[in-house]
Amino acid sequence: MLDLKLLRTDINDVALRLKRRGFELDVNAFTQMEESRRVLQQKTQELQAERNSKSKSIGQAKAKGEDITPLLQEVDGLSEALKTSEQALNALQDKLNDMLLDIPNIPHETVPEGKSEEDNVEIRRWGEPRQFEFVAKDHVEVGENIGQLDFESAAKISGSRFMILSAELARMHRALIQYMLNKHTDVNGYQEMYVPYLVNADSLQGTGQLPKFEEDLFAIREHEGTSQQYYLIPTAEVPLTNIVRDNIIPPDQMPKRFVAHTPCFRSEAGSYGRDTRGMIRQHQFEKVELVQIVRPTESHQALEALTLHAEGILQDLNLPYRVMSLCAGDIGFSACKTYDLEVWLPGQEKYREISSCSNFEDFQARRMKARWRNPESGKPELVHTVNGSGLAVGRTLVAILENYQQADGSVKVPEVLQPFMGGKTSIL
RNA sequence: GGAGAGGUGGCCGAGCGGCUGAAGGCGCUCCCCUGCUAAGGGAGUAUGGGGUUUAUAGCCCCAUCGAGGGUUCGAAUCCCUCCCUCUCCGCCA
Repeated sequence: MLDLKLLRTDINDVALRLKRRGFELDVNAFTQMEESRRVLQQKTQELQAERNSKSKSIGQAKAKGEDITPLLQEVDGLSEALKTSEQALNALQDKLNDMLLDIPNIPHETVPEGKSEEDNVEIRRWGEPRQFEFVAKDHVEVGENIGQLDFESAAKISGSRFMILSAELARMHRALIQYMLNKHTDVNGYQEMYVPYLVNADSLQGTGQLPKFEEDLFAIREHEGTSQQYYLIPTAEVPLTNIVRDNIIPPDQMPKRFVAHTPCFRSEAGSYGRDTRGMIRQHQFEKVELVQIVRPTESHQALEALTLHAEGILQDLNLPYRVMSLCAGDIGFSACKTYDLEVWLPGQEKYREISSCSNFEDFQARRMKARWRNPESGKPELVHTVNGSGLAVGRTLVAILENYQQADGSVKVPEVLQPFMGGKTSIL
């Protein structure tokens, strides 16, 4: 959510900066609503003040034993007018709030100009794609050839966009999770967290998935006799970031760095034709997520650091990748700036997204009322939130299958994973 | 699943229809006193919003006692719904 004050004072500039990401802010609608809100609020508060003072004098008169009938007559009708005014104000405020919740974050000035994926800018590249002495297969073929990747059974059990891993491949999947968690906790200074996979609507609104992107989520059916609606998390960002919702964090507890491994569930409603083959785009996948809650002055530095933490995993696995700075038209709704990490996939001869690292500045914090006490002012101020995948586990497994495949159909086990796989160096 | 007790400021805790945005205590900040430490005395200490102001400070006003409705001239206090916590019984990985 954007700062209401900023919208009030500088709406044209905000509109201009939002235009960079292709969002048309309805300046007139906003200005008009905001103006009538102001007028209505003043009127309502006047009525409230009148009611309060009249009620007080009724109380005082009553205490002295005086006749209160004339006072009651004075107050007659006031409560009716107040109710009408309050209802109108609430309705308008809700409308204004709905509009505010649908406005995306303002792209940072360092975010490149552009409309789509095509305009993203490569920042750096690491590793040389391997030269194959045979035609590289894609991960589906590699996995199915060793008999440890099964989409057919998964489709029978659940449907499309699910998979079953078995034997060494299932173990390697688990090894990746262990390796990532260990590295981020032991080396990079994150605190490991275990978090809920079902969350409420408030949490999703806090991080920005709701109200706008409900169709991307899996919702649990409502149970009788309760008003509680649960959603399956689309990313651990939701529970991890919402840990600090409605909190005022003491300065000595800043920054907070969280890491968690969770499954993620996405309906993939808008991507029917895309990546239907393989495990690139699944309804259910595992991810190790990094989240930092930082002082406002430190968030951009934190984004750089966090991106390097995610890159470190790719380097440890010796997987070639590049870092892309997403252009204004391609960054996510809540993000102010985003780096995508794209890993080289020999089967597709393409770089594909394996991690997305973003700085949200105070956009999520404002929705969540997540604040810290700034010792300089003594006042609670909004924190900044930063997060990124470190990494998407399924896609990492894809990258390993394709980059580590051998001519005989076997797959080498990356060195750093071998201790987690009983010393095994190759799977067949 | 059954029975009960609760949710109040940074924390503990009183209040159960008007003078309570909230007693008292702890913590914290500042000041005084004391050779240092300890102890003591005094003052202050929620958040959001509207108005005033060039702006801050200040001042005035409004809202907030788990959330949302209702009763009432007036609700932390009464009623309803929901959420959460705790205790006992049952069931269970």
